[in-house]
Amino acid sequence: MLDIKLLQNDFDVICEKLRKKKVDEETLSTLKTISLELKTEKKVLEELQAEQNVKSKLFGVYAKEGKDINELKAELSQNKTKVIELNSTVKELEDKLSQIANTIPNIPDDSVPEGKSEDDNVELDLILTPPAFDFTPKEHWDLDNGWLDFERGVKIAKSRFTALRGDGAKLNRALINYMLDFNTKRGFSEVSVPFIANRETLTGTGQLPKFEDDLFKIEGEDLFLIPTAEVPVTNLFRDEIISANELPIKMTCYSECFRKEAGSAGRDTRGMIRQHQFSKVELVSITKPEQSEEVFNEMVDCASDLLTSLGLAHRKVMLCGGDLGFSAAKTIDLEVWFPGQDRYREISSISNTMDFQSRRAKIRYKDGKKNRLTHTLNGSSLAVGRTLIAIMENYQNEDGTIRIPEVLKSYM
RNA sequence: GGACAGGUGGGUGAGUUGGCUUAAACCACAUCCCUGCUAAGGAUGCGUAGGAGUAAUCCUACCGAGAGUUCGAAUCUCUCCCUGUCCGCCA
Repeated sequence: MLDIKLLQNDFDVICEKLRKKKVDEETLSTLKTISLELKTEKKVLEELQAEQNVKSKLFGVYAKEGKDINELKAELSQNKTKVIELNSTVKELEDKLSQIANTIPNIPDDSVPEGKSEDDNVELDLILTPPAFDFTPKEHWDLDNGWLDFERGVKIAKSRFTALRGDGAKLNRALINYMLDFNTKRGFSEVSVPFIANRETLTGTGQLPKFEDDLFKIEGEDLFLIPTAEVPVTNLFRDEIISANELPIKMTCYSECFRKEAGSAGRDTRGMIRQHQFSKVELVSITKPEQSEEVFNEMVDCASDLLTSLGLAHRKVMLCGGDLGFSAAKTIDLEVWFPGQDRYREISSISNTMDFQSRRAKIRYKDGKKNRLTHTLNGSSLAVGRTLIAIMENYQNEDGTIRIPEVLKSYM
């Protein structure tokens, strides 16, 4: 959530920065007005409550001493009416405030380039060169080796679900294990969490209330399938005050991810690029503010080195303001080379949300006597499904067979 | 799913005839003092959030969540959530 105090004190600066994320000034101005109104109303309310408390106590004393209490009682009743009235005003304002504030995205970091869409993202680095083929490499859905069973996946659920078979299924599992081991060696401790999360959890990381349409909801319950392990793993520390010497906390987690892909009808309908369910190994860190930049770079390196170890050519891309996700202040995507498609496609996305999620989820740490908000970071180690098909396309032979990358052989 | 018992600061745990409770006490933790060596003792501080003030400090809210009764609720009423135990079911 946006820091309301910042909005009150540096309105113009915040407006300017949020322009990158297409938040109009009017909304922010409304928010500021409400917040200031709330502040003054609350003050009056508190004064009334203080008066009420003092007099109520007096009432008790008078009653015990047998003094006349009728006048005092009348006064208290009258005051009480005012308190109730003002209280509901304050509550209304608070509701309105959080309603608006919850839908305002994070402020982009100063290092984020201007831009409207992914076309304006900035390439930072190219790692490894795409493999050369002496035949025309196929797209993964044309590699008919029995690994990917699209028809039966659809039969079980619906479109955008795929079944894996034989070595395809095995490779998927091998990749998960390999990634977790790789990340653990880099200092990320493994966690395993529920794949279903409640409303509070999803609100903490920013998926709710704005993006409910993108989530699979459990019928009859206020529960959702997680769209990424970022959600449960970050929320592990929701409503907690962490002692400073425990930070940074660096975690890695395998999960299945479930996304409705609302609004992407017609995109990537073939193959396994865009699925309603996919495996992913995630990195999540919770840090002191001054640590987050360093940990962010560690996470980017971790994912990039993982791709390198698999021999997959990729590039690092800095997302522009327009392409930045709701909670992110800064994001670097890793895009892997797909020879069949003859282009780079996103396979990992690492974000620093600064204190945005921490403020929503109330994740704090003790800094001496004071409690401060932590920074939270998340990023795909790699999306497993996309890694699988990237390996298929990059390691294909002319006869349609697929070589297994060296580092994975012991996992197969 | 059924029955019963519960949810109180980091932990244990009092407080439930509504009002000197300012949420006790103990443990843990922090700082200091005394002592002096695989230790022990003492003092002080020690929940969260918001607000006022240069500051000491003060005010407000919060005892699972929400609503209600009342001048006044941790305490009484209702709804919901969660936990424990037993039963049923089950990988």
